[in-house]
Amino acid sequence: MSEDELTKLVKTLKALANPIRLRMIASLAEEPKHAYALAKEMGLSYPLAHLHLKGLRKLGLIEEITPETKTEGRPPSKTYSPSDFELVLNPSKILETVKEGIV
Amino acid sequence: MSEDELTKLVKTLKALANPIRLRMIASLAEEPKHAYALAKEMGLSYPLAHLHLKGLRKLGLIEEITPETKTEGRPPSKTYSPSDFELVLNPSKILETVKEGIV
DNA sequence: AATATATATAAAGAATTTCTTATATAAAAG
DNA sequence: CTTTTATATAAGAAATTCTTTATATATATT
Repeated sequence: MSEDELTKLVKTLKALANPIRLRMIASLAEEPKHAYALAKEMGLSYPLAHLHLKGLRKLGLIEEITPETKTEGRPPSKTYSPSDFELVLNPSKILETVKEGIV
Repeated sequence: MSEDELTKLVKTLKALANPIRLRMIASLAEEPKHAYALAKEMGLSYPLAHLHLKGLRKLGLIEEITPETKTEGRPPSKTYSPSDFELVLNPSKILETVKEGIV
């Protein structure tokens, strides 16, 4: 059930096509943090933040990092950071993606 | 009512986050054509094709071109071609976009 | 012990997007 | 003059996405 490139691209674009998710990536780019702190900072309910983060993580746009410097003595918390992704899109790239496999 | 960069980016990403619209751009990149021909080629109803094209045109992702070589003697028809856009997106760019205006 | 921090998920409702059907117009070809 | 090519839009249905509310669990601080 290997997914084609076009489907994958559409999923990635959908994940990015949302102001909350973009602001999440921006915030985590400034400083990695965990879901709860991010939710509070952004004025979102935790379940909503969790849902958006889940979507971003699923597509590999953010990842869990193991912070060497534990912020406090408090233990279980997943710290998120943006993945080092780069998306470049122009008409030729789109044509290539749509035509994949036919090669 | 000038729209901020983040809103504009989200709109562009939404416009691109759809398989039909991506295939449209790909098809027009291979060869510019008008809406009716594109709809037939892609197996879409004309109203649906028109709707998607309208969205792409509104965001400047495709444009009407005036073809020097009229395909046939048939006159009124808008020929579409992808605009020469390039979207580059990575965590830093997203951070910049989210932070616009604060500069 | 109670409160704040922290995670996770499901269910229901709200909002948005997508798609079809219908309608209208007009010119060229057969 | 009927069919094919061509454009444009509106209304409603269908599907998807987004958001809230509720529930459950567990540790740390006060």
